[in-house]
Amino acid sequence: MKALQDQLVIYNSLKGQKEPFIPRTSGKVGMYVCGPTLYSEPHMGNMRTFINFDLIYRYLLHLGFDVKYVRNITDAGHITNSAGQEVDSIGAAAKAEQLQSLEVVYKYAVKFQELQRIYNLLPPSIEPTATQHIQEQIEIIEQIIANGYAYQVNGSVYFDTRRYMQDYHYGILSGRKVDELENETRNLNAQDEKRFFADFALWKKANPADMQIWRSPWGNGNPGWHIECTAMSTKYLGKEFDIHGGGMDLKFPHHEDEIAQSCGSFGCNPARYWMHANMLNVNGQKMSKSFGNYFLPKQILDGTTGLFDKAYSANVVRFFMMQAHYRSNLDFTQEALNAAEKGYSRLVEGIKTVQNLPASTSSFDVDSLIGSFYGAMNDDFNAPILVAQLFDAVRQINLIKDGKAHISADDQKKLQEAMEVFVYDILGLSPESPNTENRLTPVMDLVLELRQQARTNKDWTTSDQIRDGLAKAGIIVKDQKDGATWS
RNA sequence: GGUCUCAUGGCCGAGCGGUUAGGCACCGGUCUGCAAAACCGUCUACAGCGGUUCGAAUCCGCUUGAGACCUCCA
Repeated sequence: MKALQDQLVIYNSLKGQKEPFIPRTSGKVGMYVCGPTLYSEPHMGNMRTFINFDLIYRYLLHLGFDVKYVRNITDAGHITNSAGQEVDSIGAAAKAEQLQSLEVVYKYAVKFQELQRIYNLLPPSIEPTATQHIQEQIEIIEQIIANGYAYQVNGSVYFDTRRYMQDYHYGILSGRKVDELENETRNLNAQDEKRFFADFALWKKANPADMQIWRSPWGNGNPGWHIECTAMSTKYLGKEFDIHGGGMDLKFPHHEDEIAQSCGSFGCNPARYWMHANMLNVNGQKMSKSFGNYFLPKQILDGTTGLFDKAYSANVVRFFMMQAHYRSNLDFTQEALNAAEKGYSRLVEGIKTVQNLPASTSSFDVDSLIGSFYGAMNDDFNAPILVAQLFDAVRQINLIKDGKAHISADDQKKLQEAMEVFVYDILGLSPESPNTENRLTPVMDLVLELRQQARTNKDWTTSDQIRDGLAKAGIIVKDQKDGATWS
């Protein structure tokens, strides 16, 4: 596995190019991914990011890396809106639902856990929350102040971007140039406390209406939005670690500011590799709460999104996402989902078929095919290429079944194992369960047996009557060479 | 308004200078009492206009269109 580890190439947003992945400590990976803000149930677009990083996590594990995967939960809601005013999204949701802030967070944390199970996400090594790390955040802010990169005003603390720019490169990740930013920023009002428009809050003085307030050396208040990630990544992974991930929309300002905070306090960029997952689109536009074009992960399972006329399983949704690269936009459409549903079923059937192939001598290069699986994933986790290679394997498997190709017993075993590993362990899919009632099974066995008798007697009227009647009940009979099946 | 990204066959999507990616749909075939299902095969597209090159979807320029970020966002 070490040889395969050495072949892994990752696209580093910090450099804007693919680079060989060299962990700080050989064989070990520290990975931090920005998790959800739990003021509402995560929508499908949010889930795409987590599913993509789950894929990355799974593949790193498969390569034998000892991975420490930290994904935070934002449960302190202070953020700044366009007018420079503080908005407590969690507090607002709490008021709307007449709940206390942590009650809101807990409610959605439970839902998020459930979604992770449904969509087959491996649990991270740890999911720390912002409110449990207020002290750590305060300590880092103190360090930034001590280093001269922050100042306090009226019980609030701001990051001193101009001072920082004398020593470091603000914009190293996002490519933004602060001098240009100033003229381009649309709203320049309500920033009286800041010395400079690009300064951002590290600590905000409490507002009497706030539902969550903490003590600090600067008085009662709330941590700024960006500092929690710096505090938690540092605590669990150290001042420098390997991979920092998150959605593309967090690149600026959130991740840029994280880098500034780490440099401002510890003098180093926290992560060597920055990875950004792209957005999920609906009708060509980013799915988001504010656009209102979002739906919930459970709605697609229930068929209640209002966008599609049927339901899709979590496996199909996940497989659909695996057919697009994590750095690409992905359009959610019914036709594409239907394609994924059929394609996935074909893939799973192929894996079942490979288990019972006649042994012979191989008519194609199985090692090379399996090597292409690794080649795809080692190239910046290119799951769509992997899927294409898997379908190549399925085609070969079906040809063998039809006697048009051959495989040796050894190769059969290798191929079966590789396909199961890549589809189930790495892509994180699972065989679709028929999900039928146990009581129905013997009944259907009986019905199909009766129909088979009718067919044997060439009583097509009766046999078709049974088939059509079942179809009306939503049960499709499939006549196969060795008997009929139903679904 | 600024910065950046993207435009691939009916749909979704790989692709990073030279080989038909792949899935679905369509069409043809195998199988079948018929149908469905399943399987096999076919379908050679790269927004437009120029340029570089022996060779461009792939590099450069312009035009058109779409999106992201600049404000909470995965």
